[in-house]
Amino acid sequence: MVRPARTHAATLDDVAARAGVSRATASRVLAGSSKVSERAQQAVRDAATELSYVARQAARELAGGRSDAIAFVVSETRERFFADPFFAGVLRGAQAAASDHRRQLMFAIVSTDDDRARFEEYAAGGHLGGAMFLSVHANEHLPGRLERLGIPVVLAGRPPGRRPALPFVSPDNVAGGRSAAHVLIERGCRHVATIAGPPDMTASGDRLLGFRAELAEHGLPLSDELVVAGDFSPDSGYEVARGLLARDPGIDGIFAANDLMALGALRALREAGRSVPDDVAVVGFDDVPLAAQAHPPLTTVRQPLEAMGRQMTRMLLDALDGLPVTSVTLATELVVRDSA
Amino acid sequence: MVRPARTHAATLDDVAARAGVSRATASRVLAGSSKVSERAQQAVRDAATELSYVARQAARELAGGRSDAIAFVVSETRERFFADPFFAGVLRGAQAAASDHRRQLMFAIVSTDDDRARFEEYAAGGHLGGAMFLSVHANEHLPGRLERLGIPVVLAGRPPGRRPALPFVSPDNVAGGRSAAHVLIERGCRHVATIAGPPDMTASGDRLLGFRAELAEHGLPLSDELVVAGDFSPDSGYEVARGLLARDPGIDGIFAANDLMALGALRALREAGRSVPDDVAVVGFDDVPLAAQAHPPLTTVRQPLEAMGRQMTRMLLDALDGLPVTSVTLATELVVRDSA
DNA sequence: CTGAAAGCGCTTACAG
DNA sequence: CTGAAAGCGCTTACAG
Repeated sequence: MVRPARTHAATLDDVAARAGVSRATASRVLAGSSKVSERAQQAVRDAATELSYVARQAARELAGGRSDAIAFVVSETRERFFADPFFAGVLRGAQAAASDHRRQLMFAIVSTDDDRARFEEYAAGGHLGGAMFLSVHANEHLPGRLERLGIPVVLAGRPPGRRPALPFVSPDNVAGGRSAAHVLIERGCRHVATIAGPPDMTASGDRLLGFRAELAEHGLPLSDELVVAGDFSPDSGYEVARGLLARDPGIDGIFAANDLMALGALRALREAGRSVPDDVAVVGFDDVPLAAQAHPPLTTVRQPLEAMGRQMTRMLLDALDGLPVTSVTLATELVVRDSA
Repeated sequence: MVRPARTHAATLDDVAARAGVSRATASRVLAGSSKVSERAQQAVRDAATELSYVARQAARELAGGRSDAIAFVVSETRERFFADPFFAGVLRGAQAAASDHRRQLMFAIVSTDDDRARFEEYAAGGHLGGAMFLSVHANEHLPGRLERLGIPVVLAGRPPGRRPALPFVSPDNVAGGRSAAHVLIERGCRHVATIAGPPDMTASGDRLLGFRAELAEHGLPLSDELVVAGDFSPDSGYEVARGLLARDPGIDGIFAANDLMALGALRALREAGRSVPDDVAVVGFDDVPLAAQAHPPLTTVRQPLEAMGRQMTRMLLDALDGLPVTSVTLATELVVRDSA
C-alpha cells in the first residue's frame, strides 16, 4: 500500500481495481450496459458490494451532462400548502415512488414571482432531471418554461386549455362530481347548491360539470345562483354556505368542491341551526384525514392522492429514460359517512 | 468567434473571459472571497449578471468536496406524515428558509429499515450538506449515524437522554403543558384527565410534566389512572377518551397532547352525550389548520411550526459554514377558542 | 467486449 | 491580489 489512506468512501476506481477491470468497464456494468462479459459483470458487482460503493451523484451528473433529481413543486402560497392535506398526500406518494427507484426528491414551494425566477434559474442551471407541479393555476407559466428548457414536466391536474401541451395526472373530477350529485339525489335532496372551487383551476370546472350533468339527468337542473365559488379554504366554505343559506333557505343539499370548504359549510350549518344531513346533506371532495372526525363525519369523494404522486414520479422517470409519456386519469371513490 | 456555439448556459470560463480575469479569480469573487480587487469584483459580477450565470451545483460539489444540499427527513410512517399537519407546517418553514438562502431542500420519509439503510448510504455518498430530522423516536439511530459520518444534523424536538448529543429545535413543551392546565383550571375544572402522547417521544413526557406541575401547584394532583397514552392519531384520541369517560364519569376536563387526539376526544364526548366545554372542557396541542372548524372550535396550544422549520434550516446552514450550533427552544402560545 | 483518454465545470493549494 | 495547474469522480466517444 503506497497510496495514502483514503479518507472516505470507495470510488469507481477502487471498484475497478478490485474487480480487475478498467474504470470504463466498471462504469458500464454499474450503468446496466449489457455489452459487458458475464465475468466482468460479476466481478464488478461483487467488488461494488464488498466496498459498499455508492456513486457520487455530483460526478455522475457532471460527466453525464444530466441530472436525475426530480422536483416536487407546489405553486401555491406556503399557507395553503400547510392548510391543505392534499399536498402532503401527493407528496407522500411521490416520495415513495422516488425512493423505490432510489431517486432523491427535491421539494420546492413557489409562491412569488421571485420564487419562480429562482426556480427557473436553478432548473436552467441543469440541476434537474424533471419536475412535477402541484396546484397549477391558469396563469402559471413556469411548467411550460421548464418544458421549453428541455426538462420533463408532469402536472397534477389537467391544465387549462383544450389541447393540453403538458402531460398530467388527474383524478376523474367529472365522475367525482357525478357521484357527489348521486348521493345527494339518493338522500332525497331536491334543491341542491354547490360551493365550487376557484374558477382558474380545471378541477373546479370539471367537478361542477359532472355534478351538474348528473343532476340534470335526474331532472334537477342547477341554477346559477346556487353555484358560488370559494377558494378551497374552510373560511371560504363557511362564508359561501352562509350566503347561500341566507339567500335560499330551501336548500337541502350542498356539494363542496373540497373537504376543507365542506368543513366550513358544516360549521355554518351548525350555527344556522340546520341539522346535517336531515335538513341539509353535505358532500365534500378529497377525503382529508380529519373528514372522519367531523361532526357529522363527512361523506366525500376520495381522490387517490398517493397514487397520483406515484404516477407522476413514474412518468418523470420514464421521460428521463426517453420513453414517451401520456396523461393519466385516475378513478375517484365515494366514501359514504354521515353527512349525506 | 471561432469556438463552436455553446449549446446552453454560461460557464465560469465564459464569465472569466468576459470579465477579463482568470477562472480562479472569477471563482473567488463568486464565492464571496474578499481578497480580490474591487475592480475585478465588479467586472466579474457584471459579467455574471450579463450572462445570467448559474454555477453548476454538481461541479461545485465535486471540486469542493462537499455538498450544500440539505435534507428534510421524516422518520415516521408515510401514513402519519400525511395525517398530521405538523410535518407540513415545519416543512413549509424549512423550505422558506432554504429558499431564502438559495438552497435546495431534499425531502425524504424513512419509515422502514430499508429506507434507513438507503438514506444512510446516500448520505455516506457525500451528497448531503446536512439533515434535519422530524419526529424522532427513542429507538431512531439514523441521526447519530449521520453525525458520525460528519454530516451536520438538527432534530425537531428534544432527543431522549439526559445530555442530548445532537442539537435540536423544540417548542417549549413544558410551558405548553402548563398553559393547557392553566385554562382548564380557569375554566373551573377540578377533575381533569390527559391523553398523553407516545411514551417514546420526549414531547409527550414534557407536555405531561408541565401539565402535571401546574395542576399540582393549584392543589390538583393528577392521578396515574387519569393519564393514558395515545399514539397522536384521532382514533387513538377517540378510544382513550371513551375509556377514560367510562372509567371515570366525573372527568370535567381533558388535555390531549395533540390536536388530532383532541379531535378524536371531541367525537367521543359527542357520542357520549357530554357537552363541550360545559360538561367537559378540552384542550389540544398544535393548532392544526382545522382546529378552528371543529365542533366546538378547539382551544389549543400553538406550536410555532414554521419558525421551527426556519430555525432548523438556519442552524444547518450555520453548521455548514463551520459555525457552532446550539439547541433552541421556542415559545408556544395558547389559542383560546370554545372547547375550553 | 474492453481500455486509454478526454472532458464535464468547478475549487483550491501553490507560486508569484 | 492573481493565474496556471491539478484534481474532484464519473461518462463516453474512440480505437481496438
